[in-house]
Amino acid sequence: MATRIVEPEAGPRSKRAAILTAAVDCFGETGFEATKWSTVAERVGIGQTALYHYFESKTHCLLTIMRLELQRSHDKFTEATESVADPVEALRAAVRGAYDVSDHEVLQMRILQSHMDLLAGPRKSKREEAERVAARRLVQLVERDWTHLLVRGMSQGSFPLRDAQLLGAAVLGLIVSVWRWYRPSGPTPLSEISELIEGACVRMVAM
Amino acid sequence: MATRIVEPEAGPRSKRAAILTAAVDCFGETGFEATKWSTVAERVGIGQTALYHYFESKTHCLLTIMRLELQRSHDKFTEATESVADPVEALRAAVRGAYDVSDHEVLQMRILQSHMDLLAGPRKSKREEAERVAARRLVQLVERDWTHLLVRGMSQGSFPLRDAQLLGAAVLGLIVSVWRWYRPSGPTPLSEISELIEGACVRMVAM
DNA sequence: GATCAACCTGAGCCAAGTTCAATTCAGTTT
DNA sequence: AAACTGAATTGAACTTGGCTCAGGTTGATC
Repeated sequence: MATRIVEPEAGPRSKRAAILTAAVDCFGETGFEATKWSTVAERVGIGQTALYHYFESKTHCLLTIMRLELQRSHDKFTEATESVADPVEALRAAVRGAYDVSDHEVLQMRILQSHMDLLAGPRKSKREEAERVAARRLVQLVERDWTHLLVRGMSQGSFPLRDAQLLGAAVLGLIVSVWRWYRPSGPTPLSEISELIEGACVRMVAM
Repeated sequence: MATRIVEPEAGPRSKRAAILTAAVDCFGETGFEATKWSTVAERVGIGQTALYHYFESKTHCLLTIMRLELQRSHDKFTEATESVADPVEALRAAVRGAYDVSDHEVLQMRILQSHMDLLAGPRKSKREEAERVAARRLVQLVERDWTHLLVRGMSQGSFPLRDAQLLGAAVLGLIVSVWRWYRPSGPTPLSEISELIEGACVRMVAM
């Protein structure tokens, strides 16, 4: 149980990583449906059919990107909060961690948020379904991360008692909603967004 | 300017409304990409090509649904807040209004939220582009609705001074994030969600 | 230098959205 | 009632883009 997907061994001339990078760029900028699978191949410098050596389908590649990003989010939450005892400070650290991302990771978050619904229904093919299940598990882990933080704060008396499940979903929803509209090239720097959301979360939860 | 799209007048045997209803059901349950355009036709009881008498494309139909829902949201905000002087109460009323929806409207919100990114880039065909531009304008109106409410509250001293633009986006993001996961058949009634979010918004904005 | 697995390709298949020319239908005119 | 009109509908064919297949190339290893 709790099986983390084993990344396929990267042979020395494997283009898997290059494909993932190119796909994140394309899917992130142009959108998944709007980008032609062949464009990704072109950008990597291989024929479109070569893609199928690494991914079963365009969707399989998308699901892989989503799983990797979820894994990163989960790890980041753990890293940001593990050494912080005070719930309010842990919450602040978690929010700051959520916005401490590179431009490339911004794209990955955007892709992830835009296709969450894919994780709902089952997939036909084996490998797609494996990625979907792994991603779903990670979604639950991330939700649990936030909910647990709230539960901890409530039982410690730092936060007023409320439905932690629901409030956790709300906090998470608030945080990730930013990825729908934020653009690194836009007028508002991420640091400013991070600060405002951090404050908003604390008020939402701790008051 | 400020051109509201004129709905094509419905001849007595027009199936336009029936198509929109069927499409909302299909797109909302199954997802836009996953539903075959021909399935919508089937459900209405016409051949797939007949759809093109009413909509230029599957996407044109989607954009129309989105525009109509945005119009509804904007109207609802106005209706809910216009007679409420106190900013805190107006905020509460606006949130309650946002969740005062039928099951069918839940689907429409879900569709809208899942395809906001469509409004970003321009469309190739005339009628699609017209719907897109109209929808974009409505998005701005809705954003302005919420931002203005915050500005009003801030200048009246009901809310502490903060970046109203950013905070407005956050509030709106929090509210609509619910539509990604809420299901009428789910364990949590919408009334409960509405109350929790209402409180959260007030704390976010007024404290 | 033979072998084997990883890696890659051109040709072509297929599903789903779309176009188009032709037809039916309901109501209006003469 | 016959002729006409525009809205509504259709079957057949076209287009696009993801995907399959059968086979070819590369390079590490023995």
